[in-house]
Amino acid sequence: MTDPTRRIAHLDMDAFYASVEWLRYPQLKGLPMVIGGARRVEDELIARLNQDGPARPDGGPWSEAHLAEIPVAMFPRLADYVGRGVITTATYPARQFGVGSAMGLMKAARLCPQAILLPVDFAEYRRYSRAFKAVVRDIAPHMEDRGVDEVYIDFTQVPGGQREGGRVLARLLQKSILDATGLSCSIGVAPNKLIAKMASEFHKPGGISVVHDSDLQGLIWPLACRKINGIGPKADARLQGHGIHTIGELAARERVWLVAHFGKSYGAWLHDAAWGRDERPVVTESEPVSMSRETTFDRDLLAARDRAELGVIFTELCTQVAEDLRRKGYLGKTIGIKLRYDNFQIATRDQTIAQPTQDARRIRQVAGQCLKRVDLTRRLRLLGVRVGSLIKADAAGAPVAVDTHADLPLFQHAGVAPDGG
DNA sequence: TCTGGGGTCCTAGGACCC
DNA sequence: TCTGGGGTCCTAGGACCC
Repeated sequence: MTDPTRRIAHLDMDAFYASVEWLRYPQLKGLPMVIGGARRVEDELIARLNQDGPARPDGGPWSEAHLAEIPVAMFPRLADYVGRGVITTATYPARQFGVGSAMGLMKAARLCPQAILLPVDFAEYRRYSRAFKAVVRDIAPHMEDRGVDEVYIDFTQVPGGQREGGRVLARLLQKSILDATGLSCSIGVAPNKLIAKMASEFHKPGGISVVHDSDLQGLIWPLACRKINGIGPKADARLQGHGIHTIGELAARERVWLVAHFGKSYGAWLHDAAWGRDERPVVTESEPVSMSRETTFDRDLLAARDRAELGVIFTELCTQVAEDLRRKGYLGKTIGIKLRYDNFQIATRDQTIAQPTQDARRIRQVAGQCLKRVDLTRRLRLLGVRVGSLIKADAAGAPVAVDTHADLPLFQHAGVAPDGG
């Protein structure tokens, strides 16, 4: 029997990356803009302004303090971009030209060359992410982190969480986040995570949607199956192949039929999801399962021809993963590699070792063994290194200094991590 | 020059043990 | 000689999500 008072919220920041950029560069609001690629632009902009840009009104030099005054004409355009990057996000005026998330920047440049191109500034987005989550936790501590710009919150036991089905608390959260960060969000409140996630999209931006079990038929069933968190492009295509386009059409199928066509586990889940059933709790804490680093090369590489270059990249990836493990305080014993060939086919190999490690040289050694088990005669597009089967360093009895200031540069030490040896 | 990076979870087969 | 389970760990691939 499910708790009839259960109230779960999904909070989704509105156009998060673009909105954070608009806090720095309000002059870009309303313009076609794309965020992607990797270069910082502030320094370049300031240098160019001081060299041959317009003078500042007070006659002083341009600096970080004057970002909001930089003329729009000075910003880099999509047309100037060269490389393999993809669009992380595009503003609505840019989308009208047909550009959108995950599109290659080169292709986007053909569609909308005049769009302003800003690099992805994860450090800045993480700062705002921490800020809005701190506000949420302060008001409603039962919060589940779902990435940089969204969270689930269990309203059930929060004082006031039941008022107007959760709408009152949702309004308080929106106002508090806006006051603290200047950013807006949308919130869906429902009997469970599955419905709350869909509901948060109903009235974007700045919306609050309160959904009850009785709204299933009217509000949920008309939606496309793809709106369900967990039905991706592949499953959707298969459902469409069976003439199932909406959640209502999915709900109309017999459970046994879904199990027969989609497997015992996924088929049963599809049936539950279509009927709005979801008992998953809001999980406030979780341990990481793996850590990885990967990179797409500027051009395809061949092991035989580009050995030295690949070796440098490989070592760098191992060093970065080791550094991530050390900084966050974990050891791992399953070490693996990932390749993407020029045809986008992916190959992975991994190996489990007896003694968990966080040592870059040990990781490189084991990952190097893995590399010998894949086809290296083909053109390579991407190389990745992964460490899984993690345990906490303190649980492993290893002396460890956890540095929570993830964004600061850290000193490299020459010592060997205790990996048994 | 189409197609990034960092994750989680599931499946399925094989090894190995009882 | 042939025939069984169950359980766990390891490995490779794939779907999906942010």
